[in-house]
Amino acid sequence: MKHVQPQRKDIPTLVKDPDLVDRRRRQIVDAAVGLFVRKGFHQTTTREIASAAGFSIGTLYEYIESKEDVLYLVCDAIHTDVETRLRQAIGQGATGRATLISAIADYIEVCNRLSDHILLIYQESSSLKPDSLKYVLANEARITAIFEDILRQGSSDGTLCLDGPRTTELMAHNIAVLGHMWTFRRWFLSRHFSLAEFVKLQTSLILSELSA
Amino acid sequence: MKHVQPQRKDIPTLVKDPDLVDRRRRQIVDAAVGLFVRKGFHQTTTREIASAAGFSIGTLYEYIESKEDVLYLVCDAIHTDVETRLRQAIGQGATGRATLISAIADYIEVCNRLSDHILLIYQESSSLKPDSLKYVLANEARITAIFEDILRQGSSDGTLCLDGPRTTELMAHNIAVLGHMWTFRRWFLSRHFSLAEFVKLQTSLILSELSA
DNA sequence: ATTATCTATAGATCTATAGATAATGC
DNA sequence: ATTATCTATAGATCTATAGATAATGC
Repeated sequence: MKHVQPQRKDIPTLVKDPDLVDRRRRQIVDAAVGLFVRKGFHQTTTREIASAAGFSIGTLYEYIESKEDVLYLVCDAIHTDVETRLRQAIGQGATGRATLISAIADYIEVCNRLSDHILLIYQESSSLKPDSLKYVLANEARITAIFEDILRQGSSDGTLCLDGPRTTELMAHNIAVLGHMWTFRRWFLSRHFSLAEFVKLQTSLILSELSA
Repeated sequence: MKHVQPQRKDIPTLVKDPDLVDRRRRQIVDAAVGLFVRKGFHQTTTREIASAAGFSIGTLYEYIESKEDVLYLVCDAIHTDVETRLRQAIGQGATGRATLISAIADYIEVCNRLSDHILLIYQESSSLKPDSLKYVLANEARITAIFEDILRQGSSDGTLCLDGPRTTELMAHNIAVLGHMWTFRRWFLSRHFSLAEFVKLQTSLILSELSA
């Protein structure tokens, strides 16, 4: 299953030194994430972003072309962060089934830690231009594909029982959504379940879908 | 299970005739939903709302106190709409199991038809003041409770096999999220599944969680 | 007389850029 | 000389309201 991976979008800059561009953009992202989480994208001014990043509004615009570029950088950074942490956390279990069980726990754990960031993507990614949105959605697809791979592994080693490729695909999405659900229904779920309980119950529900 | 149902929030108005207030607010909501879906809450101006509703900016402010009030009215109307349609669609099946199966199909169908509206709630409800947000979340809880009731019914007539009250609660949320998932992952899901296939596969996954 | 609606605008922003200044390397 | 940064502001909005006007019912 080969996906044509959309390249990360290039944002024009007036600054020549590429290292400096990287460094400054990291500052911009770090500053903006916090502000966007607290106040939302539209309520945050470009001045605030610049000053939280430690430079002036004029300098900010040397590294981006528009405010929306900042949102794109932030969304991209968040997905990269989730994916990196998830790949680090997932050990190679003895069986596909074992890998799946630990992957679900790790993933929901990561989502829990980054829940503000995940909410941010749900809330603000629609403010991206269609062009940028495409890249952000591709990031999400890549995370989902991680679960698809694990499911396929379990299917081929016989420890997980799957109906076919369509079910596999759908279940990968269901699992990806589980982690998000913990963030956007937290107002309810966390009043009734601890994170550990949530993981345990959801895992056993998923596993019951994967028994012959 | 008694929930203390938060009252719908009262928005002050300068107009005396209550029928007129209702009528005008319906106009406001109808106009605003379309604009918010198309441009988002923050990109929509109060002038646009007023003019789409068919009156002037001055008149608009006779019926609301702030732009955020319009968002509250819109979110509340959407949830009311979803709940009404869902309750209409759900027939009383012979068994809890039969009711559940048709309820899932009906619910996802409703979500599909109102998907723009559901996305709107995901994206913009965070712009509500904490106070208004509470009411909107209570609406969501009420919809989830519909599924909880059906599951409990199936459990007591022996056609569905549930672990306990906690699993019941969690599964009701999972089902509620299924419908939303179809809206916020449509960019991916609809490329691979028809609505009918989605319903069929998800239903069979849910049922496999409910077998002894 | 009272209620509903409209016009006009105060007052407050906010994005993005132009032009001036400081820092760096030849 | 070139690159990076800053200050100051043009230009464009947008929300919410005050005060004027039109419509309604006694």
